[in-house]
Amino acid sequence: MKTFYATTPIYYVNDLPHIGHIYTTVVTDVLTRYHRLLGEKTRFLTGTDEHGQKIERAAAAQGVAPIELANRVVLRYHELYRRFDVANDDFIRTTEERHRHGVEEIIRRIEAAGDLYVAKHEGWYCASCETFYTEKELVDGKCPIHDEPAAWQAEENVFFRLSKYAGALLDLYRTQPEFVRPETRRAEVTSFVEGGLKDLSVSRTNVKWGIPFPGRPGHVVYVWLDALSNYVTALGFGAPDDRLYREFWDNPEGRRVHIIGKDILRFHAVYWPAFLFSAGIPVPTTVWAHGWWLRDDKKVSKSVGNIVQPDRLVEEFGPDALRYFLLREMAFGQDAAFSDQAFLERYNADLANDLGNTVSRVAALCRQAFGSSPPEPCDDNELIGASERARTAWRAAMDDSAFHRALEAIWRLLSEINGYVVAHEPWKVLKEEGRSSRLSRILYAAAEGVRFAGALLFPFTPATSRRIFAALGSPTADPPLADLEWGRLPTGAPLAPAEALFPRVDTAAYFSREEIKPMATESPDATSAAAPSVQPSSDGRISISDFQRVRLVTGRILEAERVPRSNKLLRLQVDLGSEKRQVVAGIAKRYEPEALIGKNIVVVANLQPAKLMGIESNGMVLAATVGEAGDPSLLEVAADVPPGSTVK
RNA sequence: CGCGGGGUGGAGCAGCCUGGUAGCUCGUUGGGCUCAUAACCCAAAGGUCGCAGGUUCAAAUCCUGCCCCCGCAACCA
Repeated sequence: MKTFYATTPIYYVNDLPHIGHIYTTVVTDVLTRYHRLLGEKTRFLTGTDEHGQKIERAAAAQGVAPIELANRVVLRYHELYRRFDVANDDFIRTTEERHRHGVEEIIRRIEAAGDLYVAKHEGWYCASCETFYTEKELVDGKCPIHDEPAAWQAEENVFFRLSKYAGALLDLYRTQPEFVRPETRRAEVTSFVEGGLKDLSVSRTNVKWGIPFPGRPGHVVYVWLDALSNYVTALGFGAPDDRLYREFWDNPEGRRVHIIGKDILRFHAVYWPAFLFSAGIPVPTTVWAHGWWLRDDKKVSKSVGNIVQPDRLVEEFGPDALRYFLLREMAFGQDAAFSDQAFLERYNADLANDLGNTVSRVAALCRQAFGSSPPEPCDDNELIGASERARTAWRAAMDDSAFHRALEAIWRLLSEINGYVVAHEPWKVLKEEGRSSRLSRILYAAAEGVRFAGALLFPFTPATSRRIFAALGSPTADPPLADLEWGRLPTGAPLAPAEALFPRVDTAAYFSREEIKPMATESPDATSAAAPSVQPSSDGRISISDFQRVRLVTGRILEAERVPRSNKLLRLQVDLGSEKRQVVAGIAKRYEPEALIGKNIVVVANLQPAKLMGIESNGMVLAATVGEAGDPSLLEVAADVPPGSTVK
């Protein structure tokens, strides 16, 4: 039996959900809903990746167990999915028993294939980079980045014979071109594999928070081997009841699609199929790597209106508006820019004007003429051909995952409906002929066209489609495949009360509102109970005591030099009166080191130390940020001010 | 030679794989309509497709070289 299985990556719980997660998940939802609409048996999996050193450390820093940290973030994902109408069938967490069992089974099989061996991984290790270097990469025995001596370190690890599968992988890319999409990504992966594959270390000894490596006490399973396995463990691979696995994965007629961001392509298109080859498990049919949502930092400002606040947009305009925007604005596979400005333009032009207005226009005409959907159907009008053309283009685009083109096809149909209405002027017909048969047929054509568009739109905006159906007196259940045929609109059916699907927004007023500000950069700690130490009042002002927490003093620059291999950083030695401080400043683009010597400046003296390019910085020099590029302009103090003077 | 994305009417983008009259949205201008959410319909203006060479009957599209912009790596503490 033909089945369709789609997955998102499992998201790392070190991160709160952001626009990228929302996008991948919504795309997968749209794709699954599309196949369900076509009558296929579908399954949609998403979940969380909860193991690894980063989680271990983040949890320790907050004084909680790793699993507690994970639990908190998982809740956020569930919330998000509810909000966005995401209809996933399952949600897997890598800390679950079912997952651990499956991973153990995969490793058993890989081992049985003779693809695991233990070896010493040794080399020159730079502790600052946490990376091994080859002899050639070192400069005078020192780390090329940190200029620190590298130490010879040895670690015993389990290795996977990845190199053995280079040929099989290249065959896969060649014989199954759909395996990596889009095309450019396939070329990228092919050239990577052609460049040669090194065996992959698949165990770790310096991490505790993970799945214990079977038969290797003290080792845990490498996070990617752990994480990738979720796609089959969630189906019950290796479990007593593996019906789902056999139905959706080990099925020659099944399609198995991973939707991912292009940043994790290598893991999905190289490592994952190699693991599967070794374990004797079928590989996915397609790994679809989409692009990234970008923000042009230079332009993020109120006046330009290029601000990103997805949370706020959803709250204010509903999940369907954002779902539509994400799928329409990005040519699937390529990068695109995200801004509130672009969102609002599409909201008004596409959703309010084209879609919402057409629905309310046609529904109002029906109501005024008949008080119901038109009593007489019409199977002979120019919108039938238009609907069928739209459906053809829509299907071709959807099958090609070209969501933006599928939506374009729907919008072309909407425009043709508007053209049809203007051409036949039903309001005139009503005045001249009353509730004539001709009037009914005209309005039926228009209303059925709108219903048809609503059905095509269903995978993208399910809630909106239901509202469209209701407005025209059509059933609001999930549409079956038959609803993609002309003439499904019931005659004489009651209409839902009129309401605007997407009320127009005054863009200028939106951006002039005070509370609009760039999206908060939330971190997982923000979910913890600890109250922030500085509590700004509602108008954003702080108290004098808050300000006094920052110790500002004057300093005199004694030395300045460029940080090697950096294009922005200068290393400064600053005299603070009582002490000399090393401060790293990102001002190299504007200032020559020599010109800085002897300048009197202002320094934040009680800042936590930080490492930049491996160099410790104890403090921060104050500078104005100028213009769009944010060029720094140092705050200078008169020459007769002694170093160490308090600034307040 | 660190990796990647891009340069197409005023703005934002598609088209490039699989060569054949350059398309979409917004904006502008003129007209129409008054059912609808200041919406909708028709028409018009506006482009040497970054530059140079090559392949071809034919190049935005394929090949070679170059220029420019932007991310990331690894940096505005």
